[in-house]
Amino acid sequence: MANASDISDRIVEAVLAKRLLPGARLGEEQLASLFGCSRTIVREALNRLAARGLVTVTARRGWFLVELSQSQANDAFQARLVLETGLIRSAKSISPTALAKLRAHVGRQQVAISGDDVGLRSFILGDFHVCMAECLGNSVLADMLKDLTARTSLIALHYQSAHNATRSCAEHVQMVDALEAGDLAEAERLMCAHLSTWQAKLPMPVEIDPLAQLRKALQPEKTAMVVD
Amino acid sequence: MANASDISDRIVEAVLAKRLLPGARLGEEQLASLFGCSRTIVREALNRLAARGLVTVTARRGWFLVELSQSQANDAFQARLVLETGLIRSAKSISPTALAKLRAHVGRQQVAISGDDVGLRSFILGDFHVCMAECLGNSVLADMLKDLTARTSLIALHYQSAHNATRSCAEHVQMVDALEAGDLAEAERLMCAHLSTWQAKLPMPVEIDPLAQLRKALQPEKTAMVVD
DNA sequence: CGCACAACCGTTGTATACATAAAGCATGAA
DNA sequence: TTCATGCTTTATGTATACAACGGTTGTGCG
Repeated sequence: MANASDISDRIVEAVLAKRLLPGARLGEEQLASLFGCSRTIVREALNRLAARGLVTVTARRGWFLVELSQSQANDAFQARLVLETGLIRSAKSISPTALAKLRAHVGRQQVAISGDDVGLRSFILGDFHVCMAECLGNSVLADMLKDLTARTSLIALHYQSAHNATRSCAEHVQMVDALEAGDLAEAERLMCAHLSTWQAKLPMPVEIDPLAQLRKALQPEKTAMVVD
Repeated sequence: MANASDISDRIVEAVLAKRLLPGARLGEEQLASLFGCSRTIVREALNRLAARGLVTVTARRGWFLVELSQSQANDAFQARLVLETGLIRSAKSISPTALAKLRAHVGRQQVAISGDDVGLRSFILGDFHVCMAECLGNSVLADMLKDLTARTSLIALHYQSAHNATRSCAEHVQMVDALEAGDLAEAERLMCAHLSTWQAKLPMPVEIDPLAQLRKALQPEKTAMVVD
């Protein structure tokens, strides 16, 4: 029997590990039976997640993981950029303890990349940013970033290859190096480049036309007309 | 009969207008009878506010508006600094419509300062920052800032004089001027100075004495002793 | 007079029953 | 065949009953 925090934590974990995708349905009754508690507890968890911008409820239809529009996805990445670079900029110093923690985290990332658990890999790579925020000492910004990483992980990026993971981790190492050298400006620059890489992968053209996707799919096939 | 959003909105409003102070008790039953609904709805509202960091619940004791420690207060102000300067920095341009909205808002601030409603004054001055965030176009950062302004307004600053309000508003005007001139760097600098002013007022003597409030309230009334 | 203990009271914690509305399905007529 | 209409199903929305725990207050003993 679980409490609301357990449930919401598990859902967030699943999101970060890409075991739950945007738009996934979260039925109250299903969760209740899954966690062995009543709908009351489930609703408490879902309400809290809703306040954090991770799920939405449509009346008498159900609870669903949010599906961010392109502009919302852009805003979310931009927000991460602002938060994480600001976090570094406003950091005064970084303790040896925190550095050790970051080094250990990077080690775990490398282990995860070697392994074949794609979910774990996604989770760990994302968690590095939260870990860094916590190490930089502002718990308020760290909490906000925690929600934001979950939200950005709800943006369906098309490819999450091992190559990208390796590159991400290498960039994480560079950041920790810069922090250790006390070069906060360099760390900030690296973070900016790191996040911009991801943001650049977002589908850029803003589709105003709601029929665009359908229209594109149903347009006459020129080749077919020629061939046939 | 109200729904959960109404209740939480009203609570946030009251916080922003300083009608509810840090540590204020929010009894489920009281709110339920006040809003003419059952505890279920009230709990939904309170749970959402808890996820946003505005209230806390201690088991079987009650719900209370958060009381931020000094370091938490510092973190919250630092977070605002990061968010609001980042918001300006990442803004590409500002539309004439948005500028008009900001100008109108400044006008309302001046009206509120002239009036004698201290709550309205606090509310409006704080709301300017949210309005600005919305005008700068990133809804994610704007939402985060909305919560953050509520949290920072839960920090009991000792003086909120008309003089400070006038100065704040003047600084708001300067910021809008800079935005209109397209000088985002200047706007960012002004915002940084503006927020730093408030933050500088923070490190007030930490009250270790838990009886301080009661002691102050119950101290003998000198005038009464003289008159009687 | 002081302290320990016990009963009470008030508050939140949780489950459950029932209300309600939307979506899907079947049925019927045009 | 197609569309409209009403029923059924299934989900969430809301209220309420009761449980459980902590603080407070009252009481009796040392």
